[in-house]
Amino acid sequence: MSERKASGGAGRATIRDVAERAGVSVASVSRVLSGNYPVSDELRRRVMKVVRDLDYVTNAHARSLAGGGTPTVAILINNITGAAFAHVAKGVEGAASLRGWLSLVGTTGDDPERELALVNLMRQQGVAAVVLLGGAYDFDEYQLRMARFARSLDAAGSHLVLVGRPPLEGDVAATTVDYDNEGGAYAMASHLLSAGHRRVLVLPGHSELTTAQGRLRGARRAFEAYGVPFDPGMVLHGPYDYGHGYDAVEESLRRELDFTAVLAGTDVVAAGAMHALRGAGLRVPEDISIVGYDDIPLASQLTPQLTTVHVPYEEMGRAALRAVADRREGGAGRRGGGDGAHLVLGTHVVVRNSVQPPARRS
Amino acid sequence: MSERKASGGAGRATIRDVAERAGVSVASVSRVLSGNYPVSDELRRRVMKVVRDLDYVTNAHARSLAGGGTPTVAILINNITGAAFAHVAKGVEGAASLRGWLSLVGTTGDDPERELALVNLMRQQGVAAVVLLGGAYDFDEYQLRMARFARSLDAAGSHLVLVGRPPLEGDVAATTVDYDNEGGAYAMASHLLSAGHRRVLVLPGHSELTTAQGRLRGARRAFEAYGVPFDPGMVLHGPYDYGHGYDAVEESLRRELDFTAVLAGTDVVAAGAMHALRGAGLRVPEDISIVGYDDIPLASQLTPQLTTVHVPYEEMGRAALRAVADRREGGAGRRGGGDGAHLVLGTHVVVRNSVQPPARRS
DNA sequence: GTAACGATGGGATACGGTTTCCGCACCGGC
DNA sequence: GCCGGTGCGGAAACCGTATCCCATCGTTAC
Repeated sequence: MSERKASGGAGRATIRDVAERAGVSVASVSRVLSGNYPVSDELRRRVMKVVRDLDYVTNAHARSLAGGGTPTVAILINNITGAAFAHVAKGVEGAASLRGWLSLVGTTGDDPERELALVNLMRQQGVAAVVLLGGAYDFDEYQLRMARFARSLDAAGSHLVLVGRPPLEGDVAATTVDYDNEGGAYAMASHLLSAGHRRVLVLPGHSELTTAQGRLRGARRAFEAYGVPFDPGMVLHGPYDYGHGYDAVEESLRRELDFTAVLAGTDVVAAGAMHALRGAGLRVPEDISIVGYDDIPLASQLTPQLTTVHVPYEEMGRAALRAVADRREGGAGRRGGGDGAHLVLGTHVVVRNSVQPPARRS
Repeated sequence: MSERKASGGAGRATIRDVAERAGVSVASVSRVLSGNYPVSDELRRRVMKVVRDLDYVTNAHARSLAGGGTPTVAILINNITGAAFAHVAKGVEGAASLRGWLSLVGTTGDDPERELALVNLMRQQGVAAVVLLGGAYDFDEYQLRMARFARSLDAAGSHLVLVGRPPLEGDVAATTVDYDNEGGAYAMASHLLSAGHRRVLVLPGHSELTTAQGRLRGARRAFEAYGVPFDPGMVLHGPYDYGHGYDAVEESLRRELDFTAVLAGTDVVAAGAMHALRGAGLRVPEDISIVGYDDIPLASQLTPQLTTVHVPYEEMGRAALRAVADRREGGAGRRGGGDGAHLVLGTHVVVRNSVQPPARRS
């Protein structure tokens, strides 16, 4: 029995305890466990028995300190609630655990300061990559800060992956996994226009959010393509939530805005909008058509089922992790910025039951 | 310049690099950074400047190896998608980061083997606690395995927390945070019964899932209390998803089962059921009433808004972390099993628009 | 004026593994 | 029978940080 520590008591068994009890050296135990060195069957058997008896597990901190260790990927998100996030996270986590990697999550709560602190924390943890989810803010200072993060992470042998937002400007060592946001909005708006709608209430989201900007741009382009004048007065900005959809429609109704369709920036916004329309005695889609964006499960669970834009969120998560893993395997010497890969996945309209040609107005 | 490593190049700066460059000892740098030892202003200034210049961050692995380090809590869940989970996770993560703790997540995908492997992995990571989310399976072997996990974790100075499932049998060192599952079901069924419904289709969930068992038990008790015979033929088991709700109702309709209300095991199941009813030309709640369970955002976004049972998921997450944190601060000497705390949070019915007295049958 | 003391900084060691470098023993070949 | 090769196990040097113990210096008290 060791005199350093009562091996049967509390606390964690060390590799030394195992070695002592098995009557072998520490090095041998390590070799048996990692299996990257030839050991005799006899030794292996003896060591493994003690490992089981003591219920020994290696200390991950010590292991990573010594060079080994399982890679970890950090997922940063403003709000862990929210179906779109969940699917990206599922993709990342799934792909990570498939390779034996770990996933850390942190929430930023829309607070840039907190985001900064978290990235730093993750850097301390020595994560293989930091995956930043969701639309970015279009402030100069924000962009600069993010670029500094990217460099900093890169210098530490880690990597920044931006998911669902446009790439950073300049020569920054960050990978971007994005979807065709504007194209989806274009297609969605075109669908509405080709059904005959001309007066459309547009709820793109917060005006500083890059996602919202892209969706608005796509919609406007579609109007131009159809030769329909785009009325800025029909655009209401606000957060991506149920309440905003509800409030925006209610206010538009109160102000007697003339519209036959609602182009919502998000399925959840669409749900809120739908509720407000119903509350005002309007039928969907008979009186007003409505479309969403994201194609989260909610979209097909509403009544009527929502026509929306499908975004391959889970696949984006997988792609993000794949990018990091490839980079880590392939490029041992290509450090130093400048190789910001940029992936763009496609989107497409999912036609369901929330759109009809506009009714003749009374 | 150091001869061990080019300090300006790639790789991570160590505390030694900082010490060297600042012309002080390693110990001093450590003290300046941790701030738990008196240092002169002059020293602090010199060190901090170099820290900024080198963009130095401490190595978390080394730090935790040496005794310090930020605690980490592991969250294990079968499926990261799913609103109920998201809220618990939000609670855990929020409370964790409030204290400066980190959150690891892993998904088990309903695979007991994977769950085992994950718990072991987390044990290696030296997490402060493992939080297991969701209903447990009512197999003996499963219970035994979980008890072994609990012991194992406890021996390593960690702790197992079970959220949303009944406590383990016997004298196991695991904390349980649960909600009044059966009571909620009782109240929900009572609501239906007091509205006059007598023939109720019950979709409790998978029969081996403890959650489903509790909900079924609560419903049955309510029927007894109202003196209404409970017909086992009206109970359809299945997974907690949209498809099951849809299929169950469709089949019941096809088999011409006589019912005026649906008691769904989950809001999502209710959504599926509602869709199937609509597809058959039935109105909700005029023809058929329907209630859910969980009170996820979806419940209030459906049309009609769903009457359901509110479960304080986020608060449960917070409570779980609080339990761990308290235990870690308070009880340095109370290790060794036997103190399985058990918290039960209340539930209540949220009345919305999906229930009406039964229509007179044709 | 000197001894005791408080405030700081430095050196050394521990934390728990991995890995390199060595040595020992055993084997076959000449 | 001696020598070189091979296979396997041990000792020790790290990995990067926190902290204990001691040295030093300037003060304060007697």
